[in-house]
Amino acid sequence: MEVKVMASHFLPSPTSQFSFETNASSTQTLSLLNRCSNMEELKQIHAQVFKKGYAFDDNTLPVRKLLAFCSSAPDSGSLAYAQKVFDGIDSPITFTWNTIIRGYANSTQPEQALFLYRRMLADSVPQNAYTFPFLLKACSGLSSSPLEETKQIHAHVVKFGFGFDVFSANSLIHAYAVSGRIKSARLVFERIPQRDIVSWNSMIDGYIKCGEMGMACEIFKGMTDKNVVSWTTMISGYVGAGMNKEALNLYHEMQDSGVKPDNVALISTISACAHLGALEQGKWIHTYIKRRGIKIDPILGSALVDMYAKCGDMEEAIEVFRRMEKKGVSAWTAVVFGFTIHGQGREALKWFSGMQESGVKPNMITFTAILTACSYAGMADEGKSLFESMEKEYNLKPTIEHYGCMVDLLGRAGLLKEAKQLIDSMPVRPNSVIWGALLKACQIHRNLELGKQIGEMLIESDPDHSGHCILHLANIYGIAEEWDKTVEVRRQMTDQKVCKLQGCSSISLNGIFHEFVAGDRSHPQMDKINNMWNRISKRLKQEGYKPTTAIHQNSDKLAIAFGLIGTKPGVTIRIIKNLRVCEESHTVTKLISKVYSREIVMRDIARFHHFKNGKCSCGDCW
DNA sequence: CTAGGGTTAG
Repeated sequence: MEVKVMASHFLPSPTSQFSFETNASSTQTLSLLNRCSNMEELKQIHAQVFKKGYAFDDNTLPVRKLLAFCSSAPDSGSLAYAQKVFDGIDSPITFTWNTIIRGYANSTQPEQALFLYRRMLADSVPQNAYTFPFLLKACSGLSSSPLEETKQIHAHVVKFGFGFDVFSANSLIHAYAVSGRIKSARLVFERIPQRDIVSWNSMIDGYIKCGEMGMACEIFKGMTDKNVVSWTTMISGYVGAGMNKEALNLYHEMQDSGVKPDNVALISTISACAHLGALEQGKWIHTYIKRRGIKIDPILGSALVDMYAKCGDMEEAIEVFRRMEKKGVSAWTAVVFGFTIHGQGREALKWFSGMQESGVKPNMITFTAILTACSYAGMADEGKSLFESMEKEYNLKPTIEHYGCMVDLLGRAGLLKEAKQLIDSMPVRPNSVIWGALLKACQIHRNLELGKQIGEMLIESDPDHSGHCILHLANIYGIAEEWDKTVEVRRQMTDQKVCKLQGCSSISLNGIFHEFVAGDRSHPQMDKINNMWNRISKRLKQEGYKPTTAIHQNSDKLAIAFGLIGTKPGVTIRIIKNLRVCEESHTVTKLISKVYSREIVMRDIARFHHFKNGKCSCGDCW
């Protein structure tokens, strides 16, 4: 019987009858399916499958292929399509159930996989060794309380005789780790009769996910055969823990051990370079990529763009971007953010428009980047209208980060009342970042009344306000010359163990990182550095500037003095800081750039400062 | 079938 079905009406009624024959043309259809790359084509092929009438025997390859294709496609539309195909099958066999369960496990609605499993059990369809890894992947993807589900599936793994299956065990390790039960994960690991490399790597990843870097190291060191995944898991673990130097060291160890990095390893390492501001090391890796002819995928490309931008080399960032074959939203965002941190708001806006002209839609992160750009560049009106456009034009609901950007933007522009109104009208509860931004604005614009009012409200209502926030309050009391209040707030900070992060300024010379911490004299050339600083000090005094005691304890001065010693005249000095640059250091650096005719590029925790001829690119607003 | 990925900003 020939069934004529339009592509858009693919769903067979349950009463339809179909021939179960497999014939030569099914092979043809199969090859079509293999080449098929989008849903439209797929629907057309599907319609043909219907016409030929051999689609609904679960044992035919075309229908399995069809289902597998729909289930593995990333969008939810094709998964819905797969569900309809699945529903049209009379009594699906285990393989078919696994396919649709896998589809949901990898989707945004993994709970559907578990519902399907319940139906599978009700229909008495037996599980096989593939069923449990998919189900456990679904458990790992659950947004809330994955633990209960994981435990239940674990019980089934044992009950149905897969307790010694290494694939199921490895998946259990992962699922328990994601649920925060690292001890359970370890127990599963210990009981595997024949552990494979995935077992070990999953265990390392599990410890990292649970914040136990030390245990991860221990497992890693205990491995005899490490593959690229073992190394990369550790490298990205270090990056996630902010231990970027360790990450970079491990990358080199990996290469020394003869394991070749792949794209994932390179991405994590490039990210470490970006955090460190390690331009030379980053360039090295880029050269390695070119020499080995490694394909720059969208993520690797974005990582490179981001690295060059964060290391201060925007020209190269754009060069990499231009050469990228497929420029996704991440690559565009990396460029926009690059201009943001270099204080080039206009340029950021230009690229933001350019991105949309080439048909790429901005996402939440792009908006954080562009709103921050407006904030840094003092473009309040542009920022406000972009913020309003988020929901109206782009259908993106602003998150607390975007509100944070806006409070910062309004605050910098001196629009304190508007900033306060925005906070009051926010649909989410303001966090310490939001209040911190407003307090900082009160401090900058000397609106002490509002600052004190908010600060006191915070202390009363929110006992765990962060130190970051309360520091501004202490400053505000200082400006208001209310010394006993200042002392009181500072004492509270000590009580809450809010300690300021130690300032560190680093400079890279010939591929070696030199780190300077205020008051630390451990650098081998410390005598020379101090001599240099004394000379600088004298020159500054001649220019009419009197360095205060604060600057004598500053880590920037050590790095700059060292940079002046170690580089030839005319060479730009590049410094990376782990904190915001303080006002005094900023003033002094401007002056040094003029007196010594040196460009100094300083990256603080938030952005770049380009010092040249006594001026800074941030326009003294940061 | 199971393990490792970048872009906000703090």
